[in-house]
Amino acid sequence: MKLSTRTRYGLRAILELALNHGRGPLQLKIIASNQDISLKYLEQLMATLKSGGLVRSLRGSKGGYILAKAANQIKLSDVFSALEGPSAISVECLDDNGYCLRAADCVTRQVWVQVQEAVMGVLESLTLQDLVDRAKEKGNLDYQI
Amino acid sequence: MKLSTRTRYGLRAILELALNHGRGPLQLKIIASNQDISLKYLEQLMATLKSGGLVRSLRGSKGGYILAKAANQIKLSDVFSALEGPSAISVECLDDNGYCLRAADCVTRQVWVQVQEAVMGVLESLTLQDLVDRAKEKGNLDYQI
DNA sequence: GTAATATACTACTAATACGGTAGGAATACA
DNA sequence: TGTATTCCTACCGTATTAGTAGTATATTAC
Repeated sequence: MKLSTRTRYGLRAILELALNHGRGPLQLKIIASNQDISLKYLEQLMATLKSGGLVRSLRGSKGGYILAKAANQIKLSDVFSALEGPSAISVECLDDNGYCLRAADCVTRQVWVQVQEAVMGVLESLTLQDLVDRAKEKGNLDYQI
Repeated sequence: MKLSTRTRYGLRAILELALNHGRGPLQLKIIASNQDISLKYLEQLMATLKSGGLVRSLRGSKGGYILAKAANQIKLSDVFSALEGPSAISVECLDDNGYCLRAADCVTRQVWVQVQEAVMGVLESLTLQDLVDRAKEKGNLDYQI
């Protein structure tokens, strides 16, 4: 069960936007450089976050990306779902009722339900603002400098 | 973040052994047939569980597999680790200290730590015996019939 | 209106992991 | 000796991941 770099990079990128909040759009090349991610790859990740309604873009010179909502309105589960897909652990019988006839009685399925809920519980309990606060506590105020 | 069929099949297989406890060795062909898993693939999964010390094998005619310990001594985290690897979500900076210099201050890393702990928390709280009990409650006493 | 800058879109690609299949060797029982 | 079973190792096709590449389009600055 591997967490994709997609999701790890994506979270770091959107966190940069949150840290930059109020200073206008942030360009991907800045994020790419700070986070040491390929610009072209980052473009794709941000496109995903944009279509998920989490960020907004401004094209052209002096353009860039900003958060689409306040940082405390963006749960990590939203970021995760946009990047990783709706299901935290991707087990077919969890998402597709009717995939397995024995689902109702299946005790192993029940385990995966518990695992999935545990993961989502953590991610739903945290917002980008929580991460901003934690970063500030650590004096990690501004990646851009 | 996808849970592999390896782990899902493996858990179902070892649960069969737990349900069969006290009746002598259970052959893989029985499990393969009950669970609709390729025998050859199952052989590999069981080899993994065996090298993890969770099951024991008896070769030759009338051979098969049995649990290496009592069902209440086998935590699901043991099964999971044997099949899926030691790290629940496989994030390099979690396992390899020194992988990233900023690890100590990294707030996104901290998120993945929380997620990992949540997953392991669930799996460590359950043993095979718990699943046996649940299966019995559901009247799912014996897959072999 | 032109140049520079930035995102948008689409296609391609290399590497890896997943989910098996296959064949035969070794062991145990009858 | 024959049959049943695990054991071991190699192979293989497919899908996914993690990018790279090129061009189009929009916006600002001058």
